[in-house]
Amino acid sequence: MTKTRRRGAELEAAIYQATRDILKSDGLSQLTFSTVADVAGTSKPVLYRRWDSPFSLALAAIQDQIKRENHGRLDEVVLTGTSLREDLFQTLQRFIISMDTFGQTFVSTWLGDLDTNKSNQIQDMITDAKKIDIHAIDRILQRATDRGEIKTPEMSADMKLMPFDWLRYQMFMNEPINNEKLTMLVDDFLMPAYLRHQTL
Amino acid sequence: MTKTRRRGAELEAAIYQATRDILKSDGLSQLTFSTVADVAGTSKPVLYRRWDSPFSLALAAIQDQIKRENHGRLDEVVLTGTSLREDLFQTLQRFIISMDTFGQTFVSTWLGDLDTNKSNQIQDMITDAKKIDIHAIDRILQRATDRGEIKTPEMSADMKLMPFDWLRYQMFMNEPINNEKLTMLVDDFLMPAYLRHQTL
DNA sequence: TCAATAAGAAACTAAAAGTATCTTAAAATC
DNA sequence: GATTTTAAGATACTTTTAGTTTCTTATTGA
Repeated sequence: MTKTRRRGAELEAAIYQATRDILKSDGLSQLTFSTVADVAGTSKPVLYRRWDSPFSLALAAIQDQIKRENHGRLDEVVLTGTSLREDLFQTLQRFIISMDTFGQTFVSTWLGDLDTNKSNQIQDMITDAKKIDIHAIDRILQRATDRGEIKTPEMSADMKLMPFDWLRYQMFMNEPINNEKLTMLVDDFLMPAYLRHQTL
Repeated sequence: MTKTRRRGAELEAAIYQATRDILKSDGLSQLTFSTVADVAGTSKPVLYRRWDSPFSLALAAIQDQIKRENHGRLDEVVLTGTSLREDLFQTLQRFIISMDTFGQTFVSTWLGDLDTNKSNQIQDMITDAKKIDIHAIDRILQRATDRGEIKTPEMSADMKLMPFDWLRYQMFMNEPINNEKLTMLVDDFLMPAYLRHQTL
């Protein structure tokens, strides 16, 4: 170890990066304070002083990356489509890009201990993500309403969330999402469902 | 420990049950040979002799339960519907029941280390499950074709798999699947998509 | 410059994972 | 039934890992 010590934000960034590297290469089950300390070039007590478990550290590292690389919120994208279909395409393509940023590792970290419901923090993260997703679709539906494509933007949350749920599942399972697949999602499922919903 | 020793299948069943109990109550991260041995009333060397890791044991215990409680394969259910819609309902309701059998714990075990792709066994399990799902929809589509509801049972695998993907995602996220939700899936997404596909 | 803070090293403890040895119950064979 | 084989189980032991403590000292702020 060099005589130069890092402190504060610089140290924290190195720790978070080391954490994410280990998550990506070895998975959550191999994430220990010992390995993080080695990779980050710090010492175990430093980690124990700041986080109460490797899992807490993993979540914090993920949230750090969300903040850093989020390309802005999904529901704040400037929509440029001239139709419901185009808006859907734009938004979902953007969603796919933001998912790629994190990769599958982080989501399995996310789900890793969801079964035991021991983490309110995870629940909060999921709830927040759903709100953003719903809001992104709300904007699209409002534009489609304004254009006269549909009668009203009113729709159940489940219907709004379906594309994101399905796309996240593809990512969980390491299923590549190409343009053909996205086209199927939009043209075969979303457009008929969203347009049909308005005729009832 | 009593003087009576279990051997073979009886011992294995006790070990698998102990494993599943621990997975359910404590999650995969707390599954150790030590705790399994305690709960199953056996000794650690017995476990080390048969499985090379707690993870391998977890998978085997899950597969054991699949065999025991599968209520038969999804694609072998006797379909009694008189329409595409009814067949879809019957099959998906049955799918939901079979998912309930395992609960969310087992799925997070399933996904736990998927990111590292270190387990061909998991990949095989997923591939098998997809084949069964596709075949279940194939039967439904064939019946609908025979009834004249649609022109042909030809359809992409992604379209056939969509309901199962979405339902599995709901389960991953501990989202309850009530009848209203299933109705939305069938009536708003599946029926329009499957029927529309035939008009092209 | 001095004081406060926290990073880092290293030793230590506790717990858990894994291994080795031996006994003996249960099953198979003669 | 007696004997042999197999594998379950007990127990001790070794290794590894997780977590804690103590101390030094680099860095920052006053």
